[in-house]
Amino acid sequence: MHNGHAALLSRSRAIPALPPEGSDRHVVAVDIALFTIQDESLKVLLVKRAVPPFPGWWSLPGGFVGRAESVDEAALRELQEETGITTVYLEQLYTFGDLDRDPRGRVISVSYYALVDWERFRLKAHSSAKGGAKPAGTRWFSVNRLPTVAFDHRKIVTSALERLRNKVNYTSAAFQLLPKKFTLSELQRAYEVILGQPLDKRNFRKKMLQLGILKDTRERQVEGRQRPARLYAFTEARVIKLQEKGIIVPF
Amino acid sequence: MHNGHAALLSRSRAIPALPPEGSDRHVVAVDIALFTIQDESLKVLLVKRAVPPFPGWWSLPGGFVGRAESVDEAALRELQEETGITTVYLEQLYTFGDLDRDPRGRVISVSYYALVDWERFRLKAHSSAKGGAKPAGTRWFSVNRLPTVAFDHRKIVTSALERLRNKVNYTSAAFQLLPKKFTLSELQRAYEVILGQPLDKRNFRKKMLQLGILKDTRERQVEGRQRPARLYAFTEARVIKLQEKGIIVPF
DNA sequence: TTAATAGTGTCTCTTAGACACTATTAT
DNA sequence: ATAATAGTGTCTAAGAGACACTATTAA
Repeated sequence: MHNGHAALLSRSRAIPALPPEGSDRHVVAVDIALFTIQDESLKVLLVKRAVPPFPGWWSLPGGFVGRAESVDEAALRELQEETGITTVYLEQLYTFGDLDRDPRGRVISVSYYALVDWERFRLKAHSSAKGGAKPAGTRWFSVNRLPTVAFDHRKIVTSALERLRNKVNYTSAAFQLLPKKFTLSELQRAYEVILGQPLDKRNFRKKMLQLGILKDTRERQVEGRQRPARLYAFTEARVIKLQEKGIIVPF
Repeated sequence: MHNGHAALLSRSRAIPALPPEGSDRHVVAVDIALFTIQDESLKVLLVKRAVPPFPGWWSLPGGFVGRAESVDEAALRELQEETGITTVYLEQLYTFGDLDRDPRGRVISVSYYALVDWERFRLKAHSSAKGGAKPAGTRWFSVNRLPTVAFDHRKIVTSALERLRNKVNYTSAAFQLLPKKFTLSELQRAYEVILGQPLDKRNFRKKMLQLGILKDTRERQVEGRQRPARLYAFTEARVIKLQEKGIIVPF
């Protein structure tokens, strides 16, 4: 649509060029905080840097935005290259634009956070990760016990966590961290590790079932020598808004 | 702090250069949706484009990010150049990174929204706007009656509005649209034009006063031939969080 | 005195949150 | 039978929202 206008206008008047190479052009990077739930705790994926700056330090997966890709595409590409994962919930977080973020020079970073369920990750991860650019190592870290990380990536993780904690309160984002079928106990544990708080079992189940977004699959999950749990599925394909209560919400 | 590390590391190992000029570097712009309340309606400031692309069309104030300024600084600078305003509430919104946003070529746009009160704007505006780059015209448009705008600026305004509507529900952002001293009726009208809904007077006043964030200035505002209204002031210097109720908020 | 806005309380209903026991299965 | 987790209901208190009249001033 904009291209249509452009074509139209360019016939009558020349379109001025953008700032030329070498003047006000910038290196733009993407950095992604990928979360999952594993061993009853919320984890974020870090990669070990092989080259300076910060060689040997842990950092978020990410890289430079190329010339022929959108910023979102760059984020997906980097995630795919460094983890092999292709289908994730991905959401833009914030753009960090200070001058001294990177010791190499001025780099503007568009940060994202992403959610995967642990099972899906284990299946796909590394099966298609790029050989040549393979990082020295990738590891999940509990968000409560992060190592020292490179650049301002600590700030990005903090900001992603804050967003995630807000988001699970009024959207169905938490479901992105679970497999397609899950028990209510698993769902509750997901909320608990995200929020960092224990929740009341009866109140939790009451609220979740009231929302009408869960489908009883009629299947059971046998996990040990105890009563098997019902498996539920989320009814929506996408992350949806569950409510929007505020101080003043006359909608 | 990162500079400290950089200095340390550069002594032992060379820091690789960023992508060179002319390869994967990008033009980065800022676009700002500046809101105010005027004549009982929520307005956004648009500027008339003097040069292609989209000559004669309305667009959001904005421009390219320079080499020696942070992205936030660029947003403030553009706002100052095009409106003369220096002190506003400014918050980053979203980064639009698609390839075909601009007919001139690939431009990544970091969008912001800003809030000013009409009185402050009338005093400062244009008193210090840059002469040379002065746009053909700037005008306030009611958000309900926007003209056709250039680029994807419609999307930016929509996104800014959505953010503003959410934000006033759980923070004190709406106060940024009012002068230092205001009546409760003015505050209510601000919420009404932002939300696009009438609100109940008694419930509104009850809730606002309960929050404990308003100081009675003991002054009155005489406005016509009716009972003068109390003038209140907001007790906080900054925008604060008023509440954070969600589905599950055990904090 | 009148026009015009400021200012004020109560009641109902919904919802949040505290709280403890029974059910079902594998071993 | 026992260990281990699944699953279930009630009560209370707080808050949201509906609703209408009196107060005060300038003109």
